[in-house]
Amino acid sequence: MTEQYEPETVEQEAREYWATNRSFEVEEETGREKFYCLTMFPYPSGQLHMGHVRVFTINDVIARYQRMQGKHVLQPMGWDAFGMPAENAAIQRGVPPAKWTYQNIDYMRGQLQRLGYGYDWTREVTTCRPEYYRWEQWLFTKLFEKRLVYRKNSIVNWDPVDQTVLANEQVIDGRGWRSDALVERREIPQWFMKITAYADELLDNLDHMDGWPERVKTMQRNWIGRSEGIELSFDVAGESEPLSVFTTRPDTLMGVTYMAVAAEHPLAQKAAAGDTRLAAFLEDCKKTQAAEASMETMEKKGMPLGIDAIHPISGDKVPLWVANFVLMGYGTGAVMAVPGHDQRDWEFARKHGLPVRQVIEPLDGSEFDVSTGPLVDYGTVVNSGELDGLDFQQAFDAIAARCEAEGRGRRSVHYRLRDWGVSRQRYWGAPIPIIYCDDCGAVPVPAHDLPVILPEDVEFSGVGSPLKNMPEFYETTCPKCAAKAVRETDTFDTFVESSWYFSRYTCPDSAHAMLDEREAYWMPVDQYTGGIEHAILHLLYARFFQKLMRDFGLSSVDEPFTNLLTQGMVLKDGAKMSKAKGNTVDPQQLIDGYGADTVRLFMMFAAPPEQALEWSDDGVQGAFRFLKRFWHAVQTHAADGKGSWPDPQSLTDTQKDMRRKTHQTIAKVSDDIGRRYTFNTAIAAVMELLNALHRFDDTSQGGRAVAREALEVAVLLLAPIVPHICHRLWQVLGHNTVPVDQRWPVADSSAMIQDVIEIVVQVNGKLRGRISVAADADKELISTLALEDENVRRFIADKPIRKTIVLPERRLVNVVV
RNA sequence: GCCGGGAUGGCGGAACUGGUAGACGCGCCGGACUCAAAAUCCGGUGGGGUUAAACCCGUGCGAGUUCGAUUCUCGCUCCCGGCACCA
Repeated sequence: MTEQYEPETVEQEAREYWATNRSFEVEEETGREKFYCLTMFPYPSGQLHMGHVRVFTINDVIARYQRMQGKHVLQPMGWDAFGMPAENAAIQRGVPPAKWTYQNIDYMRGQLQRLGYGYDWTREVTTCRPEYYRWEQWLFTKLFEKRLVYRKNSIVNWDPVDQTVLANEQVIDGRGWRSDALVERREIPQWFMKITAYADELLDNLDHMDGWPERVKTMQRNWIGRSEGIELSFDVAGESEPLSVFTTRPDTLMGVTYMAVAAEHPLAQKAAAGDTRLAAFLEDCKKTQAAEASMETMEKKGMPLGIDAIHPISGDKVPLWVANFVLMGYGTGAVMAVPGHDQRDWEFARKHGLPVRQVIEPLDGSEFDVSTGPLVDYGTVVNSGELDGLDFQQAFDAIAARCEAEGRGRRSVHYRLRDWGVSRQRYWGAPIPIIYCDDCGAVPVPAHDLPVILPEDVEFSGVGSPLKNMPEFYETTCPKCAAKAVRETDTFDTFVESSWYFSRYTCPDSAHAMLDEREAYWMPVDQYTGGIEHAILHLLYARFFQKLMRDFGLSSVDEPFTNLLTQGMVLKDGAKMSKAKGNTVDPQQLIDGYGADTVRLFMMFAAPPEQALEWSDDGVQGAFRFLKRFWHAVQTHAADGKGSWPDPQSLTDTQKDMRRKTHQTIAKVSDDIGRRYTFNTAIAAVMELLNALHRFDDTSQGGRAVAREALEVAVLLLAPIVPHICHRLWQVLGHNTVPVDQRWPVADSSAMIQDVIEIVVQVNGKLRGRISVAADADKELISTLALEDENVRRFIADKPIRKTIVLPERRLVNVVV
């Protein structure tokens, strides 16, 4: 009788070994190749969900595989600990956010340990601790000095009942998600980080980031939204100031038939002063702009301002309109309208009876009628005087040169990307280290006064930020003039913490600097794994911070994440698992029932990592069943005694076949895990190996040696995925070492050589027969044998053979008749 | 609307460079063990066809390139994700 597979004891034993031996704690070792393997750190919401288990397992498999490759692997873990759920819990349950957060962290840390992830817990980072956030406060004050942060008024969603600012997602049908109060748009001063100063580098580097998925790069490119054009000014009759517009299509300049400005534009505001209908229209625009979702389909509304601009080339009068499709926040808040060659301008012109002029014709010279719709594509300039006949680029250059010469415009680049507003009118976040003095204005907190500590013992009423009711927090003195002053009570957006935590893992205990020399050893992150939902914001902000830290001399790394893997969602019944849908599966119950290895195995086997994973209770059963068979196979083999290592010289053909399968599996699994990240096919390959071994059933001395090799290989190949069971089975096979310290097996090419190969024979591309030939048979012999096959001959019959394609390396012959 | 990804058995998925479609797992069917059930083990499992084979059909739809197409090209349909009045 062999021992039963009892995951609980097996897993506990492995965990204790790793903990006692500090298996995953690493120090810098200059000269040794490092591998920094990281997942996006979790928010400590209370307990792990399946999405966590999936992403952490993927990363752990990669980390353990790289370790067995001989790399010096760092895999840390930490907590994105600031955020709104802690405040909600405080309001609902009366627990202070800090306490709630730390309790959750303790529980979830235990869950992560139970899952067997190989983390270096000595490097744990918790972002709500002052020793962490003090450094982003410090960096902020440095950015202040370099004018990379600034304060300006901007509009927020204000909940008048809860006295708080709401994120867009918290506004439901124009009402606060909790208070149900009508949300107001308020303009309040907020701090911004100048990410736009790095827009070009953030965009250009993407071209060289080969380790990132194409779709993430595309999303970032679109988000940054660089467009090249010309900023030029139109004189306005009766105004001293000209009207400046940005256009990417200066080649259509002679097609301008009107101009349009945003409702908030000064010219519109001015014109509305003496016109109540216009004023009412502007008010209307402001309201409707809140509902941004329907922008695209929104009717093109507008009113004439009764003012004319002067066309800079023709000198014609061009009427000025206010239009709801012009955005104050992009470009100059005003556009030159070319209805003949722009969709929106065309629709607007149609609606309001404005003229449409054609100034571009298709490149092939074909007829185009702009009265039926705009010609938006690039073409040849027509009806434009001396510009006629030019293509897009020539016309662009000609207009740019002329505007620059006349001092009425210049080439310019605009971005869709906006500066990053980091102020949050929230309690549970890192305080923004600024002091407001009546005389000195906004003054950064000096380095020796940092950190500005967030008080953790607070009363939560649910209305407004508690900091605003804490004079002991906000009453202070000006660092410059020592006069009475008040502290900023806003806190940082939590994306600030997650923008640099990956660097802090390299030196989490550094008390005298944000980062120290250890950063240079570990950074950049070699493998970063996380959800696609962070494709834009987190990954863009983190890249931005990396450049800031580089430019402050804290790092020499340009890009923080060399390879990025974005894992798919975990679905059940075709929908994403979520509490709201009530279709969640609690990982803890599964771990308790089957053990961590079964959960890990199922997660990795059910789908490739980037794809959505459909949850299946039966699939979990199947994973458990496989582990039991695996356990049983090793135990029975070991129970029969130790046995020797195979001697290649004295093996029978079936033993050679078995041994070939073993080494083919090594090659396949190495490629699947190391290069392709297709863990599902890697597992399938090991399953095949064990199935083959089961059929092999050879108890001779040579047979046992071959079987033993196969089992040892299987244990090592599965060790990254199901580390606990492999830890034990490695001992069962008689080793006094442990898999985490073993080197990854290497496929023996001599074992993979085949004396006889099977070749498939096709007739006209359809499979008609198989032949066995010596591996070194020449094409002629293969061809002859193929044509002798009975079934092949039946299909050739008396038809003449036109061609015979013989591909020994593909193991294929195709006879064309 | 634009950009990106996808569609393969009853289900999850495999086929990596154009070369044996459906690996591996789940489910299902049959059998063994059992008083019985569970667990476990053995066999089968794309559709049609055959005693068995041969064979025919088959990778969303329609064309094309090729000796050969799930894979490449063109045109559609549907699904998923992102962006969306960006001048």
